Amino acid sequence: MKEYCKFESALSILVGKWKPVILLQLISNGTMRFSELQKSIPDINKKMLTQQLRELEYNDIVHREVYNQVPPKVEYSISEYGKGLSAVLQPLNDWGATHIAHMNALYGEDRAGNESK
Amino acid sequence: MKEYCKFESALSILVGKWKPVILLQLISNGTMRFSELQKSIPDINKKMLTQQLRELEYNDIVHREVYNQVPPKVEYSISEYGKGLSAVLQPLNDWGATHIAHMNALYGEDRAGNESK
DNA sequence: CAGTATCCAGCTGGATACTG
DNA sequence: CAGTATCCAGCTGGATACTG
Repeated sequence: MKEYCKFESALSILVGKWKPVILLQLISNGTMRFSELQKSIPDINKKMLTQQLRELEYNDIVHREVYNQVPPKVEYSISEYGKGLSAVLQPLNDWGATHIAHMNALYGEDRAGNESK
Repeated sequence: MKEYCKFESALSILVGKWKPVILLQLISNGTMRFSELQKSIPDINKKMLTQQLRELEYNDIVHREVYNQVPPKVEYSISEYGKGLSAVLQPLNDWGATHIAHMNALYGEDRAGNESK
């Protein structure tokens, strides 16, 4: 196993256009229903939300709880194992803030964020 | 500025098929010439190597030193600022190793790495 | 409510040939 | 040696319509 394989393994969890936002939502709000997640991320559509959640579930980061009732109810939350990832994400998030500032200092406010999210 | 913007900012540095490998090479070997990098990453081609290095340079992670001579000589290294990122990468790398083991435990050795790097 | 199916545009990466 | 230019295949994300 090559060294960078570990990086890839960790990165593969985070890569995907909506995964960071989804993770952030679940980390700060705890358990959320599918529709709550959708409301909290206005620009996402059902297909993408489902897809990204399934990938996070496959990697055991997110837990999916299905209530067998009509109308259906499905709740998502960070799994026990997934909480280990949250800890790793914190320094990354902090560094991200630093980096935005650094880019602003180098290139100016306008060009740094690229899309001003 | 939304919260996940920080994540995106940090992730954008790492995303790109060859960036983790390039970073790892420069971190462990220090200063390297373009051709040395190319030799150390057999499957990469010049276009990709150039492109990824330019992006890392734009983000001030990698320093590019051009020696004005014939034949040309260009050396790459992690910038002072970039060293701050290396520290953040370490926990990510460690977690990556954990995650590979976790996936192996869940799904078995064969399906975990997907391509056995 | 919580999805799935289909189809398509745009971006990313790669093969190949050329250059100061 | 250290690149640039061109062109194209495949993957990722998104719009839209349908469903148990």
